Amino acid sequence: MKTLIGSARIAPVHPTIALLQAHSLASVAQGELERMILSGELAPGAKLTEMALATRLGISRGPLREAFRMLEEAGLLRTEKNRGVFVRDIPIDEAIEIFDLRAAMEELVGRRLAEAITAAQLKEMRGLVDAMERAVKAGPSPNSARGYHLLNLQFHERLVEMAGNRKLSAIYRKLIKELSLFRRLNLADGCLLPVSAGEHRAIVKAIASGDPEAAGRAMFDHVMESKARTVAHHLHRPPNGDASNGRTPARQRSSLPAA
Amino acid sequence: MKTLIGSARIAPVHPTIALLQAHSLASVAQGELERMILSGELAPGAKLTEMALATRLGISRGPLREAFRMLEEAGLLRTEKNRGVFVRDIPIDEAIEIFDLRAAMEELVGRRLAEAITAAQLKEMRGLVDAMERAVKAGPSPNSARGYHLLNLQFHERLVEMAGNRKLSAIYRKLIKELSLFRRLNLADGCLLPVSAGEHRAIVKAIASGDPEAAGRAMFDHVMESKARTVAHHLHRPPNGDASNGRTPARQRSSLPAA
DNA sequence: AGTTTGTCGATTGTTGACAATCTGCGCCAT
DNA sequence: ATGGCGCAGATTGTCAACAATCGACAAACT
Repeated sequence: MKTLIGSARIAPVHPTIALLQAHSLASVAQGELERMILSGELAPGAKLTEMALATRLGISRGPLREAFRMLEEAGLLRTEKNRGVFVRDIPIDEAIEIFDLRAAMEELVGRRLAEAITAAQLKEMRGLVDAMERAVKAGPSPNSARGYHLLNLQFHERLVEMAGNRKLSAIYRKLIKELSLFRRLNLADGCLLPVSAGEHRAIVKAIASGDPEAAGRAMFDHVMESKARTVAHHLHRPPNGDASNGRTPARQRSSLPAA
Repeated sequence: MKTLIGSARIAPVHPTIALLQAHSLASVAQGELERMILSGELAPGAKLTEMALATRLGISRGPLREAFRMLEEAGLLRTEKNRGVFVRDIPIDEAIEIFDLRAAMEELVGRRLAEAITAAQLKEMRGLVDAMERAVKAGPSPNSARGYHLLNLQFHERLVEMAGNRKLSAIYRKLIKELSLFRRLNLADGCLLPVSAGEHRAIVKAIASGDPEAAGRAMFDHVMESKARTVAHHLHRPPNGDASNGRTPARQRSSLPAA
């Protein structure tokens, strides 16, 4: 075998080795924290105490702080100097902005897919739509609603990935994660699920028709309708029943990176 | 003056105080590193040695590592475990993806502005277009090319900001920063500047006309044309004359966050 | 001669300790 | 009673030292 000096690293043979050589404590802490946040184990507004979390994760504060900085840049955490880091709480107006952005991005996705989608991909998407319709027909139970929600996420994520723009996919996932911190999103009104499902079928149809503009518009409109439903659902219930964690942190600043 | 106990933090009185209470060492290191990277002082591919940089910035390795993690998440740095962090080098295909994304985002901007732009804002944008045309007429000198480049950045950034979507603005800025790490971008072909300038005027005209679709299409097309010009310019010159810094790091991995 | 292995210097990953700051509570003066 | 003051306790910000890993060179072996 030739000498490897200066050449790229080869794929490691043993999986355990691979894990060790790829993950630092900071990166696993990042992953674990992200999981805890997205699963709701750490609710929006909750304060993350360095020492407590570090002990719980079995690491020291250094790597944990590095993980904090990553998640902060990812928009999942918010840091107040000398006060601590908190799970971010997405306000309604920021959620709206994210929906608008998503709409533009998914419009691009629709255009691209109408031009380039394959038969196998179409089949996959039809399968997802069918599964969603089955979940809808299963009747308005909290269980099928959750199932629909997961299928919905997967439907959109797969479409975005199929567009073949990795940057777009990365930012899309980032936005979805942030959006999951918008509390009133998770349990959508059951009675509106059929509408959403119908829009999904229309999207697939438009993509299959090969008309870029129609497909783009179908996805754009769907996201905007989804936004409208979410906003309506938000306005319906009174403002909020405060966060989970004990003390209330200082009012959240606008927190979008400035320049 | 009223007491501040327990109340939200008021805007600090003394500017120096404000800086200290808002910035941690990690955040200033982040800002300074970002400045150095975007100014080209730290070229793409360059290796950043923790100890050397920490000494140079007058801080210790801890905060510097936190800054590294932020810039890594922001897409400006790339970390190889146990090997070091490097200024990222955007490959051509990623640059193309960013252009496509920008196109979709700026299309949204165009639509919004056509509906909501004010007279004052229109005046501001016409001023920028005028300045760019003056720079073009000043003839093809490296100096006016740089001036045009800066005005161009400002033109797009202002438009994006005027759309009033802070999330969109934040991501747009992030994309522009990453794009600036695509080496062959900075000095555009002088002979094509008039074309670009013309497109800018068309954009302002379309926005002023109040037609959302026309304005959106004008901005979309402009970004795509800009992409085409950049790609052409990239293919023109032979592949590359290697990075600035000494030793060549291992081949850059695709480096887009996976799932 | 070419390959492998042992060793060394350099750099990164991690930890624990120290200093600075904030929060909460009790106390005292008005 | 009310409101300012100051003192702990706790928590964060920072640093310096320790441990682990990597890259390269040199010696030994086939």
